[in-house]
Amino acid sequence: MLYNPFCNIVQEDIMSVHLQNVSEAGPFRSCNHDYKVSCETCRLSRICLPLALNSSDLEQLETIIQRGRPLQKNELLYHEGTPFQSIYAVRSGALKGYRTTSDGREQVTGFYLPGEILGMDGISENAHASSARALETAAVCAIPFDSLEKLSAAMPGLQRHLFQLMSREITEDQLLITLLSKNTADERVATLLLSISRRNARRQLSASQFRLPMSRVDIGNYLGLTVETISRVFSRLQKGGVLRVDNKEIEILDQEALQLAANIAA
Amino acid sequence: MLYNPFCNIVQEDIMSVHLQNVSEAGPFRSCNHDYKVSCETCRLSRICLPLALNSSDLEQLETIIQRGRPLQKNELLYHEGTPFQSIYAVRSGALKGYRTTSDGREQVTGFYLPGEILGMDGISENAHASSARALETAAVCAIPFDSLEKLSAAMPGLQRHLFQLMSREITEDQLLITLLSKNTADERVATLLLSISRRNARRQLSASQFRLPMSRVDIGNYLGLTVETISRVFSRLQKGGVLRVDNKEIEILDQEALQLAANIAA
DNA sequence: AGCCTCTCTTGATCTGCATCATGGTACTGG
DNA sequence: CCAGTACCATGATGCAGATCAAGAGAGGCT
Repeated sequence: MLYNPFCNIVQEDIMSVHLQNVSEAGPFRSCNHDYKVSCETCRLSRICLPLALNSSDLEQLETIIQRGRPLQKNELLYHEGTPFQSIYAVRSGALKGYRTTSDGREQVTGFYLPGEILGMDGISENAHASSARALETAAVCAIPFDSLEKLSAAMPGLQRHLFQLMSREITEDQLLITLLSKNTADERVATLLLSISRRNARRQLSASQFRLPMSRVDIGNYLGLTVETISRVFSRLQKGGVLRVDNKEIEILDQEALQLAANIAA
Repeated sequence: MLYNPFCNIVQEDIMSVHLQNVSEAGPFRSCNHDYKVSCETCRLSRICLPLALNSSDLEQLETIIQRGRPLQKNELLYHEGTPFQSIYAVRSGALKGYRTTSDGREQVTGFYLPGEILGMDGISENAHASSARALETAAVCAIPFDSLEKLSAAMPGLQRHLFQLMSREITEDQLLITLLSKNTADERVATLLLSISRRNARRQLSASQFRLPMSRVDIGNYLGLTVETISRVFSRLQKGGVLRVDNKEIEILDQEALQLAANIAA
């Protein structure tokens, strides 16, 4: 049964829509149910969209943000072709972004952790160019883009911040391009681990001990490698005393060696 | 001798600045010399920044755009770390964007043809994250970003267009990521040729016959392959009757076969 | 013209990662 | 609690493209 995660009451009218149309059956129809979180009390506000806003501006932003029930593991947030309406901020959990190639394979283009923004690829064509799927139970805030646009025309700080967010996405994609084009399997994996470590640290979590939210398949897909190679690299790094790997649980034992293994590519 | 390409008069004060600081010695200091081009008469206006503007808005945009003498082949427009001031529109010629890895190698991240915009990666950190270099003699319009920001707060169409431009850059980078991660050498080369062909067609040039502005080295670098491989792929496609290759001069003999070779990946 | 340098082509060999194959381990649903 | 199904690890083998090597054009400078 389909229902709207932004309201945990089953909505009758959804039952009749075409199942494949995520935009109509999907998670982000506006509804009045409130999940009792606000940007002001959210401990991610320092690194998330509100970052650059004073409290009166924040109040305005608050009025347009939609919050809903968490997405379940493997649940789709949007997919390629979904009419573009909102960008999304991760409140908890993790998601992957990916696009499907013409021959049906999947290319993971990014992982999104709490405090990070996704969905901006949909702006240019008014439809999402990629898909986003929850890697684990994940709470997400939807920010309707037309409202955000109007708001940002009036709030220079917000406008600037949005430009910066998109610009950052571009530079990060370029780093990934470089990684894929120039680095060995070991360097790619090490770079990803360091990236996740850094992003954890940014939200006051341990930089040296964490649980990977994604599978080896997703890691391999993201890094342009096969699962087997990912497994081997993990084993190698573990044997070398750089990591302790227990399934998805990672401990970085030798930060410096890992940095070296990454070849400081990023 | 250093001089400002946006004014073909040598500027005294430039002589004293530090040579490595592109932002001060660089090509885009404002000056009053006019190269007698306007967006209104520019035949690229249909595909360039003015795309979404009415004529009164265009007039306003016109007032902030800086035009200068063409860049020579191999001349640098900006490089990594250059304080971010403007984004740029290509008026003629071609440029490559690239970033330098920690070990000094170069990763080409894109080619920019007439009517295309570059430099948006600088917004997030207020400094360019990549470099841009002319592949041949190239004329470029500089659009100071702070002026553009102010203008776009007042002109919703312009703001939207900027968001769209950046979003397009993101989706294009994601396509390149997919290409690098999933496709064979033949597919990558074929995809690039089709991309250039399409972009030529957009500006009313032949889609089947054109001159590549970039070297084999740059192509290989961009596609994550070696020069030798690029050469071999060109030879192979020529032997197969798909292309006629004469150095940088390309003729697409069998569009359909090329599309097939690209595996419709993009 | 003639020299030099840079770019491109083609061949021979090598190698990092893919692919194939197999077994182990950990969730998940009945 | 057990069966079924992901997910993960590790070994054996193959191959696309890198690397090494050598020459051929093409363009720029005196």
